[in-house]
Amino acid sequence: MDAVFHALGDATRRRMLADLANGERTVSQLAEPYAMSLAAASKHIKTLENAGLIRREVRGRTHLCRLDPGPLAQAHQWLGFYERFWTSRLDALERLLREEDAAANVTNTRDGDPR
Amino acid sequence: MDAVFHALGDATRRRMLADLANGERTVSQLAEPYAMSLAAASKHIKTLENAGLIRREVRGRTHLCRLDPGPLAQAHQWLGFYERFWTSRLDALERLLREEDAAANVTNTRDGDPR
DNA sequence: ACAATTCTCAACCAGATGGTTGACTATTAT
DNA sequence: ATAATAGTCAACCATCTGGTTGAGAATTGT
Repeated sequence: MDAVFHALGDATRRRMLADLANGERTVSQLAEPYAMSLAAASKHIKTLENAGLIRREVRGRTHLCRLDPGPLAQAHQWLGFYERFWTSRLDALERLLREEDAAANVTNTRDGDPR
Repeated sequence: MDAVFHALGDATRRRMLADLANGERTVSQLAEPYAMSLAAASKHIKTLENAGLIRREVRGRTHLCRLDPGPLAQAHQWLGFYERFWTSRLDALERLLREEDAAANVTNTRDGDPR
């Protein structure tokens, strides 16, 4: 999870993923849009690969990359936990109540502290 | 977006967010579970704040932190773009077709290259 | 056989990151 | 007034990050 979010925390790598959403790409194809050396782009690709976000198929001298959506799904699910904080008015009410609770607790004891 | 994903790419900060999902917390309360100095935890909190993930209300000498779900929603939405890659069988079929397309294109011209 | 293409690797560099400690400000309690 | 509490700030340090260049490996084209 660390590796996934870290990989996503770079615009270049996010654009590479977006590119891969349109189909397989070789390393050079992925690198082409960027004003950096091939070696630098290759490092980005390796970062994505280490995070499990892409898989690589070596075909002769070219490396074909494809998206692996698994970790993206995990990250999406992780963020989904917080969905209740931004969605409905009903949740806004719940949040309000919960926060009043929390405020009451904060002035006395921490949540979960033994009495 | 860079800042958001970067902030999420650290387990300590993710745990702090999870803590804040249960209600407001002061800086010391957020820092308490971790084996690091208060100053170090304070830096993490500032990182979260700079990413817009939390807001801070200074109340006397204590700083009360609350979750701001906005950026989380954005990140969730960004990931949602890739939902079709991991969800239904129907999408799996679409993906297959799209990838055959892509494969055909790759052997000839890049997507979007002028003819 | 030779040359060109694709890509990785290693060494190097500047700057960011995550941690420390010590000093400091501001508020609250005695 | 003094002391304790909550928190930041600045300096410092080791390590990671994102880029470079140069060399080399592996495959493909002539």
